[in-house]
Amino acid sequence: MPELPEVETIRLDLESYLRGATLTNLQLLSPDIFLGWPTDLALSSLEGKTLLSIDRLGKYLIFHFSGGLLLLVHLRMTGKLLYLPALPETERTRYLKDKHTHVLFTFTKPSAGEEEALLLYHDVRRFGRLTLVLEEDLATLPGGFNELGPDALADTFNWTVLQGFANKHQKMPVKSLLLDQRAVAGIGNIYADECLFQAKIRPDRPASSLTELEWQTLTQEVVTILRQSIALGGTSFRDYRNASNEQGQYAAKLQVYSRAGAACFTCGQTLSSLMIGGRRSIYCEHCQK
DNA sequence: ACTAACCTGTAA
DNA sequence: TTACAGGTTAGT
Repeated sequence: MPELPEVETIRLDLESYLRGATLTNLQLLSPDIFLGWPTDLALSSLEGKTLLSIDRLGKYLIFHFSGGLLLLVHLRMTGKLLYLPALPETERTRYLKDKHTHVLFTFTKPSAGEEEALLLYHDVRRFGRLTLVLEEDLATLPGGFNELGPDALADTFNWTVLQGFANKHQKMPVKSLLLDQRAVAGIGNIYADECLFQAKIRPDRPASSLTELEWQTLTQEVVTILRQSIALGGTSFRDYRNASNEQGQYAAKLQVYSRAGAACFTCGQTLSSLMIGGRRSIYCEHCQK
């Protein structure tokens, strides 16, 4: 579900609510969504630790706790992190007993007179993962985290990053390249289509066919669009909600995503649809070359 | 580089 | 009943 702008929105929410708070109690209701690294590192190791900061790399949230403990959270398709004090009473009650609520975190906030605050992890499809890792063991963590390319909004990301990856994967469609988290981290299916539309590039073009100017334009659109979406709290196309369970407003700005068969806002031609690397891709035959 | 698999819910 | 969904990954 969430891509970079949605994950960043949640990060900003949770930092403002929970930075400096102490995690006093933890309930893992669905053990299969958790991985400890080393494997005997239990989630309960976090009890009594203080949340120092929350970082983000691509679509991963990185919670830094005292004692050198890192909690990595990936929401995949339908994961939500909900800060209960920000929810209406009826929603709070519903989520507390919902069968898709998998983890309950109790924090105490010294800033608010030791007030208790509940954070919960909710995930209908259960694809999301929580990983607890010791800082010193992060480099040996299995899975994709250590293979991520630069974050799309980091200053280490520029057009030569994409061009360099394209040189190693010349036949890869440019749409697949944008979705490949080893090339650049944070872009998903919505923003890949939106960026290609604004850059006027067809999604099925082989990576090797793009000119330097096209890589530059595409990179510029990635940064512009992701920033605009963050400013609007992300895209709530279906399931996405921020930590207060509120929708983002970027869906109203979407030009092509989910609009197959509808008229292009720029030229009026019917938008086309292709399956690329197993992902639905919408584009305009007239505007994108 | 494509496909199936992981899950559940919703819409056609 | 079937297809499909903001993601990733293991196996062709």
